[in-house]
Amino acid sequence: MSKATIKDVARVAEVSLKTVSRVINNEPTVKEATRKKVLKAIEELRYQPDMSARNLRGAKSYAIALVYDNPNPYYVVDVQEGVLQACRELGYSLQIHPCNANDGDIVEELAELVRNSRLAGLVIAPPISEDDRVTDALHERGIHLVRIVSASKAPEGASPAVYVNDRAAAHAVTDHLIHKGHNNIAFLWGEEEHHSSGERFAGYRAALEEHGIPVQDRLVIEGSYSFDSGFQRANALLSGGTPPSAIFGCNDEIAAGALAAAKSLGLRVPEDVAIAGFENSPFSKHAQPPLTTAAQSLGDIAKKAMMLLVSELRPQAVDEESASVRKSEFIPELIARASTSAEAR
Amino acid sequence: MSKATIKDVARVAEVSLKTVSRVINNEPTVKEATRKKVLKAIEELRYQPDMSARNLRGAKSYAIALVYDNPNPYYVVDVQEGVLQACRELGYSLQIHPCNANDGDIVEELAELVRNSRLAGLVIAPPISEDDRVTDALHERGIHLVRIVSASKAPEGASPAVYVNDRAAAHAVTDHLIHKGHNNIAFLWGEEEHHSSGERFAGYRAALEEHGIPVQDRLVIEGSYSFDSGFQRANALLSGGTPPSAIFGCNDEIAAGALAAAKSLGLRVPEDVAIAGFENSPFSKHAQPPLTTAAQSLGDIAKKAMMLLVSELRPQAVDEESASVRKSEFIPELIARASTSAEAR
DNA sequence: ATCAAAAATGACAACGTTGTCCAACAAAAA
DNA sequence: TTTTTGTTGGACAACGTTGTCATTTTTGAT
Repeated sequence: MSKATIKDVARVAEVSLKTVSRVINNEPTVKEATRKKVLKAIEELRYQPDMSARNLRGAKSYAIALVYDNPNPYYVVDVQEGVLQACRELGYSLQIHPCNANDGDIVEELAELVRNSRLAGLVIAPPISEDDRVTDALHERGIHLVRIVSASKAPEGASPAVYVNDRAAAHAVTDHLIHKGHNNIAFLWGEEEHHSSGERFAGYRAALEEHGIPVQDRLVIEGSYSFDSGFQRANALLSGGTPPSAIFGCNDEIAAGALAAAKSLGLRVPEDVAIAGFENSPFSKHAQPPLTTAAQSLGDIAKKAMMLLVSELRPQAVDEESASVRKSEFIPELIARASTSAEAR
Repeated sequence: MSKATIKDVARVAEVSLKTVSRVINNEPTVKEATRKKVLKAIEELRYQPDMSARNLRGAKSYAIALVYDNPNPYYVVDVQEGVLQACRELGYSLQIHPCNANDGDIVEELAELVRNSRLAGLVIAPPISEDDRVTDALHERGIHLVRIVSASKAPEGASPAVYVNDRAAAHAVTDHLIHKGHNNIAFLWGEEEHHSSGERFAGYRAALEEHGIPVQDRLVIEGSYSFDSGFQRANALLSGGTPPSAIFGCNDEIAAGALAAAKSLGLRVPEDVAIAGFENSPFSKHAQPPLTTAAQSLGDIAKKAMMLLVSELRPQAVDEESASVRKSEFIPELIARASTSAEAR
């Protein structure tokens, strides 16, 4: 049983090759009756267009790449699955492109990738998506792309973007801690070059200021998105003078590290110190006690990003309303768990 | 700057199109001088063959898919990166295919994938790779594939395979515990349908028997590869009568769960109970204390798998010795950490 | 009915590559 | 020298699809 081609469909539907092609590509100039006949034949033969041939012939292509330089496998596979699902629905093929942003000329690398693989466009994940030098340079070269970024308002820029409002979510997490009676809340940063860190800090600061609580520099500490970094910073804070009554880690790994530090100092969580994270990773669920965190549906975010890219590439392929949309917002949701369930002392 | 084609190379090298094609495909009937000229032109123009055109024209194709149904993102991304690297070196393109093995007819799904995407072959990861019904059915349909499986000796079967000797590694882990003076070692299974569980148990049993220690049924407990499953089983064991002095979890998540259970019961690790895991995932590094485990280099394993597949597909493309090899063994290495560092009471 | 304009359809070439087949050439044998 | 054999290079078609443009059919206004 070999693959059905347009030719077979044309024969069955009793029309020409070109007409079948038109139906497949949703071109408007096909009579309704003809379209029906063709669709029936396609259905019957279980025809699926050949990607190689399509990409080879047309100015258009039906392949995109997902570009990322992200150390978090949970993040990566979720984004992959979201984009992949959208690709299937829209008839695109997906090429994954893990890369090292600091390793050589990333712009050149991606431009070459697009040329050599005849890509229609790129979906770019953080942190690469947040480097305007990179995205602007790609845009200048006529490369279509969509960015997934952390931002509190619609990002400016020539290319469409899905922005994740980490600031609002961090605000909610901080509010939650404040309502539990905490006013001595430490904030542990992630890598500075990830926008998400800055955004989450901004949300933290805004929530404190809203409640008239001063931001104490000694409680705001830089570091990286890792367990060890969380452990060390929390250890220093908690074993020093006037320790905080709550710690907000910029992600769940940091928070898990902080939790381990608290435990190793014999402190009870949440009674002696409350701990909150961000991202709703398995670290947060498996911790003892489970960590309060904020959840983002990465699958949906990635899927939406792909949709935006396609509405840029082929406006006629998506419904009218979505055709002109070039940005979309997601706000992670607070998930309150046991690690913050006690009232502050 | 548009893409260089064979035509350009031919013009620069002053030969015909076909000659360039021959050089690219390593056909033997090209004079050395001519080959040099062509290679120089290719270099100069930074020519790379067009995948779409190649796949479209030839009986051969240069695309493969990585098939997996694995819940562990760390596992997945490591395998992806290994296969991807091999793909780049060998001039293949990679399509990822996460799927649900129990969801519909997986054989039909994969066969259709191969047909529709003109794939040259499949790299199949566990547990799908370990279901002979699936791999045999695919092989019968003439689909080339390579399996990554857990096995203690070269797996039989029509298709090539990389086998990971979990049994030997689990033997080493158990030996390590025995040498620390433990003779009351519990074993916590993972999912039964993963061969790795059975293999690891076999290694555990063999090591005990070798030292004349009887296997106690009450210490061997079924469950799943998850933190919660590890927690519950360890909790039951440790709070019951005659608790084990050591627990060997079938993977690091189980071990991390067991560690949490021990701590929640006020037991010290490793003084009161030793705990070992398997896989060297971040869970094992971040635990307090860090977990003894066994490390497998998934990247290397995946890369080797891809090599085997290609030597099956195009024997002439790889060097002679490797052309006939159809299997390869990896043995994970023991990594002793603090969670087993004390002598048994 | 008639004709122009518009809509729908079809014929053909082209995308970049490889497979088939044949021609040109050199080396070895007669 | 001529013939045979083996080696190397080239012309052409084909893969499945879409872009261009020509042709046919339908529509609408007279």
